[in-house]
Amino acid sequence: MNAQFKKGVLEMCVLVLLGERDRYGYELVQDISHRFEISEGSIYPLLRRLRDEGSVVTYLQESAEGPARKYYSLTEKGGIVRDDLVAEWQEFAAAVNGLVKGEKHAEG
Amino acid sequence: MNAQFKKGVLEMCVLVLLGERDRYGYELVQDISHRFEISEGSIYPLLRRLRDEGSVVTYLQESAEGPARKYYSLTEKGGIVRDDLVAEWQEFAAAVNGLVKGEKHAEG
DNA sequence: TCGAGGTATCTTGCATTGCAAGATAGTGAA
DNA sequence: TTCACTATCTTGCAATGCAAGATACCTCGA
Repeated sequence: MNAQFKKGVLEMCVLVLLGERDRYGYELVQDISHRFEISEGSIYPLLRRLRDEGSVVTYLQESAEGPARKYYSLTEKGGIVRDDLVAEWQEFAAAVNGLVKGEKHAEG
Repeated sequence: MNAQFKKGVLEMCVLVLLGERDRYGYELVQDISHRFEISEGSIYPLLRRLRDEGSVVTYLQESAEGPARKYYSLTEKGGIVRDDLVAEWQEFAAAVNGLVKGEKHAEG
């Protein structure tokens, strides 16, 4: 899988999933991996950045199956960022698909 | 427009457009700009890389409207790269759209 | 007891790529 | 001669995904 395609999109995917419900990092890795290949080395630094930017907040929760899990929860600000990214993504993806399919572009 | 979304996709777009017909760099900038924002500083280094990799070949052609144009022509190898990228893109975009729409994923 | 494997988090350094900014130069019109 | 449009190219930066490795908890089987 082309790693370049994921740039920026991974952030959007994480915010969308956290908008559904709180999740912990390892869980995000697995959930996203069901859709497309992703590595832990991408998720953890991203989650840290999202927290630093105020898009998510975290809390620890004990687990019987291993070490404590760090859950991530979407903030109001994170919801706005998510909505902006999703809108941009959909517009961009539509433009690219139009180009690939050889459609004449409307604007310009 | 989120610059990250374009990573990798720009290469695919250039190869698709060159698959339709030969184009020169400035023309590619304008054609793609009709779909989404793009800058010359992205296109020219990309075209050089594609030539170095053997995906395109170039030839000069005089112009009455300005300096000579450098036309780019897709090679057979470039066509294969294009097809691979398009297939990967479509699979990836479908996976992302499914995630954004909250659809249950089929595989896994 | 010891090791393996699954769970769970984190860091470092690298590779890739789009972009801003600037340089260069031909053409034609004001 | 000055401006705008056409046309190409380079340099250095910023952003982000990833490989690789470290740490540590838990359970199960040999």
